[in-house]
Amino acid sequence: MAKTNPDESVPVRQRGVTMKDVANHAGVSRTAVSFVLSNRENASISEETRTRINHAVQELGYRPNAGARALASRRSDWYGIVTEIVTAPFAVDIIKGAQDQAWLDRRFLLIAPSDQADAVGPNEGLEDAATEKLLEQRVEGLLYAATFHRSVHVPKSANEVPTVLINCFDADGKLPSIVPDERGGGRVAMERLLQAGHTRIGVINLDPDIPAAVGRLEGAREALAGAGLQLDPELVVSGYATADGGYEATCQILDRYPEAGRPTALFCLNDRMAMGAYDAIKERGLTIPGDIAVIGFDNQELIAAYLRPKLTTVALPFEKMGALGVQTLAALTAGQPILADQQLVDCPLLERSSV
Amino acid sequence: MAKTNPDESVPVRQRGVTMKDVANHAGVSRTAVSFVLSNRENASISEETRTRINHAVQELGYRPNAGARALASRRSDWYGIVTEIVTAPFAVDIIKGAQDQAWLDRRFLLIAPSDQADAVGPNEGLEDAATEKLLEQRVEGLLYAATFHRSVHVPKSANEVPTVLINCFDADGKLPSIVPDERGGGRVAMERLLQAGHTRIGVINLDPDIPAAVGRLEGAREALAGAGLQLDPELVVSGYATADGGYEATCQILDRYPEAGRPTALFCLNDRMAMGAYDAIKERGLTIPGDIAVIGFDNQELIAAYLRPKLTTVALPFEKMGALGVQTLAALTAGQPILADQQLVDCPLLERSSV
DNA sequence: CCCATCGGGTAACGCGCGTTACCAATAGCG
DNA sequence: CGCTATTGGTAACGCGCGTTACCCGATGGG
Repeated sequence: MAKTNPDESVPVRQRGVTMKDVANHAGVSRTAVSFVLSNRENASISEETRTRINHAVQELGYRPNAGARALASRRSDWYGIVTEIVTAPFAVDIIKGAQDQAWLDRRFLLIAPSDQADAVGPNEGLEDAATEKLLEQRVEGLLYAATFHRSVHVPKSANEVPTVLINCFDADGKLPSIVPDERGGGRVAMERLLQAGHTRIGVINLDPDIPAAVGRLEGAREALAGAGLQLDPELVVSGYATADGGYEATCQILDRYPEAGRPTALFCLNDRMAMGAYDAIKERGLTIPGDIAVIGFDNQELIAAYLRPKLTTVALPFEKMGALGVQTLAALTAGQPILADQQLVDCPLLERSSV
Repeated sequence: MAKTNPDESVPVRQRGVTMKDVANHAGVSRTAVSFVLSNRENASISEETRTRINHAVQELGYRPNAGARALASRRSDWYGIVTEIVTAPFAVDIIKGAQDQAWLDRRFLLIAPSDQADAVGPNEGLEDAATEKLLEQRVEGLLYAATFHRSVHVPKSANEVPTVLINCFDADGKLPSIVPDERGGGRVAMERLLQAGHTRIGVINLDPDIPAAVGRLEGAREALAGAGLQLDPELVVSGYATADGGYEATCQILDRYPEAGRPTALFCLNDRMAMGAYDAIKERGLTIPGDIAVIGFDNQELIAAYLRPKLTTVALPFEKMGALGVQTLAALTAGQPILADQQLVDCPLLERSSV
């Protein structure tokens, strides 16, 4: 014996208009409403009742319940992204790119932090917790975004849904990833300096072991080789990836040579170091780009666009990588093949005034 | 007549272990599992079956379905935030603060952009769409975050759930909001300069009409008044809120006076302008803070922490505002009273090396 | 010995919706 | 005229779970 629903006598609810309400108001069955709202091709609903239903939807201000829809249809419209928001000056751009693309696809991006302060134990555990939480939400795909280009391990549970790595790559080499074309970026930067007529070019290097440094330098060498030149090891100085590091490295290079042998251009492997380089150059009474041209890397807007003169630099395509990550995920969840396991994204040259 | 469920004969599913599976595996009813998992006080379950159930959960790798749970319990664990991610250099910090706080509360933050590129028509319509989408997800509360302190209109539908404004305030004055204490920040900045012995202080002002400028200047006046001084209108110069604007405004002030009458300190109403001020000062062969002390506002990390010398500035507490927004929302959704309609958040002084 | 209580647990309903099976009334066809 | 399609729609099931009402056996008190 079915219990009587006490709500049955109150057809119009205060909050939360449901499909049933719409059906009653339009004098049709709930199924008809469902068919109209999900306007399926093979549904046989007369044009007249269709408009009657649509009117009812309008009048009642019906709003579908995404959760219930997900439950019934077993599809969720959600992707999850695990990232270190905290320590990320620009992980944010990845999120933005992914978010925007997801929004275009009428999907939501659930963000889970992998660097939460209340975490106990090593960071690994935290990523696990974040991943777990996202899977509880039944996300259809996962994105892992790193704040700098590197190799990572992802939690095992990530295997349960399609997963794409952004700005990092799988240490085990199994998952598809989206990374910047560091080498292409290094090449284009160096080519720009060559094109401006420079032949004696200093390089302010990062930690030589990280993928960014390796790729960018390789690209620089390629460009030089294309011009029949090669990189003078003496002109490559490494330092901390900060303004101070760049300042000191630049001082080293500038003070080592008499005016004649001094490089006429500097390729700084990131913008923060370029910022320090500016100071070192200006302190010595030299002008940019007159005496020394400077080119950076990363395009950290707040630095590059506000330095004086504005810094010519190579952009890291964070937004694009985020968007491409979502697109790749969409392809994977749709069962389509993806182009490549590792997709390189162009690092475009941004002309400003320092070359 | 009930249809037979074809899955019934296949108790162990590939994907998606449900409570029913756990119940079967533990030899109890699904209700018992539910009771144990939501460990309610008044449930009468023996310690033994409780552990048996927990074991089954472990063994099967059961993961609750958040969507179904939300549907059944009519509570959603989600807040929504509407913001302009695109144009936001630091809206991101608001998101981070809110995100972290939400995560601590075991809730998710759904982010909807209010500045999507594909939008047709005015921005208003876009915020509506974003809000609508969030309400479809049955968020329990809404946050609206602006990229700079200002007055806003929120979509009508926001009234359906608790709503809090961050870094902006309701033009109609009805919704609670979280904003920076601009006046307190202006006061603390000026007090710092006074404490360092300066009495002739220049002000590089923003557009004088925006809330930030009004509040900060007011605070500056208060500080001066506290020292028996008052603001010399001639030393207040407005400019565009950019490095170039700051450069030009600073040039004006510096070149207007002979060395004697020149201000010995500058209060720049934002860091970008301070960046330009640095250039103007250095160009004239003056040192910071030796000849001229500089204090900024906003604490844009990439600028303030990397300028040489590092910029002493007043921080805009974006993260804190984001967190407080979520806390306020939590109070509202729990039906608790909130402290005030408009909550001011401290803007703390960050000592670096430019004063 | 009978009834009330209590610990330990279960059956059943409903959340809002997608979806499949089915049904009534017409239209088409030979 | 009888038989099948077709049109227009509905009843009913299940998604996975929270929750309420209820049930059964073991006590315990009078």
